[in-house]
Amino acid sequence: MSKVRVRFAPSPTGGLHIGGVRTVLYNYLFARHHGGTFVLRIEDTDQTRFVPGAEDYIFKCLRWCGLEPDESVQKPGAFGPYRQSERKAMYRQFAEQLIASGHAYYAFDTPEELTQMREQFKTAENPSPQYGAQTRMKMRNSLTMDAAAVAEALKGPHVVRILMPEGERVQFTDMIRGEVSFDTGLVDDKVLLKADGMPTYHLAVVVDDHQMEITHVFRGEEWLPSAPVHLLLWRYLGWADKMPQWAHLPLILGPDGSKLSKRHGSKYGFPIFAMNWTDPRSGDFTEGFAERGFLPQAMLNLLAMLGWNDGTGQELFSLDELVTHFDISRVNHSGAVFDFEKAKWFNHQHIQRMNAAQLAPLVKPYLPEADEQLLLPVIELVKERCTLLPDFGSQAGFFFTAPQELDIAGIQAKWKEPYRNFFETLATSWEGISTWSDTADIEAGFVGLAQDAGLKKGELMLPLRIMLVGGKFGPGVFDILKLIGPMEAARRVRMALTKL
RNA sequence: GCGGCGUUGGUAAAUCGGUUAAUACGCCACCCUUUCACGGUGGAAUGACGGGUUCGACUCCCGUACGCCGUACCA
Repeated sequence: MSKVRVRFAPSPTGGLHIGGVRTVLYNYLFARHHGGTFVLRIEDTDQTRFVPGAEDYIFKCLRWCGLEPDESVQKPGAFGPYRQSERKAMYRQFAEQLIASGHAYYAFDTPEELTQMREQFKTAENPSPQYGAQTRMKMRNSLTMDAAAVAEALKGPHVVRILMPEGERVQFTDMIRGEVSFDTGLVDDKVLLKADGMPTYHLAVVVDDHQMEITHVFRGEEWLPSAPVHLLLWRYLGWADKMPQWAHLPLILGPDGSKLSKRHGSKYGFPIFAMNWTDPRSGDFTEGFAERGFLPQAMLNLLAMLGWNDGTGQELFSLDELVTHFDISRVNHSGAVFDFEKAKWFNHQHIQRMNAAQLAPLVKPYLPEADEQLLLPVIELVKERCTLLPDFGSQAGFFFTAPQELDIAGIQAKWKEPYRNFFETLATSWEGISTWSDTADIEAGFVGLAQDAGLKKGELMLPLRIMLVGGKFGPGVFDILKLIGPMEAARRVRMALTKL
């Protein structure tokens, strides 16, 4: 039985980026497809990065999407406690164990000394020297100091670093990329335990995954370079046989080809987060897909297709369909550029797949004046021209309130004086009717009056449309008439006439 | 700089050695619609470059170029 774990930190500002949503989605799909357990864990290692409210926000987003985990940091199961701060002592114990076995060491360098080292060894060819094979013997650590000095220094602030072996090749099979290997001597000695006693991601992730008995890990490709550190840790801690399988997902890119970020959202005008988020510290606001008018199933569908396909050419999937079709081996290797136009197309398609009753509650916020009786038929009539939920406001608002402004110029462009008489007669005829039963009858009556006046139906359609809806848009005129009824239609025609 | 990962039309992409290299979004044209959309039909547009291997390469191998990610006591 597989146990899939997704683990991530809120973004530095606290929002939930769609790249994060996709990572959760692929975890979810894999777990559900194989009947496994889906575990969600949110990082709380770095206080400076942990934004108030961010955790609740993430769960709110996942609830909206329908990607609820079986286990999470908020619902500790038999494997708790889950908060890292409550487990500090345990992480230290594993760090000490690594030191005892010669796979890690204490380091006492101050931040100043570290920057000084980087300055000192920096060359034109090597702008950022690592704390590793080349430099560690020149630094202040338990490798270079004698036992007494180390014992003394241990009373002060210190960190634990992994000792990367030289001349060794670490290799593993990534579920997406196949064989991947690294020369360990070229990887730096990552800090495992920080001066405040908290573990870094590198230590925490393997200790936690081991204790939670995780079998599969899906994460972004940006983690690939630190995979050798994790591999070695699993080995050094003696858990090599329990190590999970890894899958490094391709990145989601912005239109310029770099990793999709908030910056792209504001630059190109599309949402980047799942739902609206305001950074409580800076007050920075970032728009979400939800509030922009996306259906959660459409967002999930489009994210799923950004890096994966089932090979058949099918693009439209429900979440359940994704679960049954998902195949990790068909995930692409290269990053995918997010295309907002295509994203909107997905949403349009998913709106068309819903019926009026399903759409009604989602659409109501955009139609505050909506009449309950009329709402469903109106939604049915206009949905095909709506791509985002707010479009229902602009496409259907006129059914419930007369247009505030009329495109008078549009009427006057081809206006002829006899029209006035015709429209007055038309309004009068409608005022004598209580209700319309059939669009064909409405049309027949309209054509009849036009003939009486010696006018052609065609030349009268556009003016009538504008009188009813305010502009050159909307469904068929007679469909509109049937829904708003003769009294209201007559009222709008007369109102328009006064403005001409 | 070093390391890793990538590279099929503008974008997402199929192809698992043999095809006129699918399809979708976007774009253009026409049709439908006396509105705007939807829809329909058609069109322009693609294998980074150079070597191999092979009867045959977009598919396999090597190199080059380019791009991205990483190179923090952030994740």
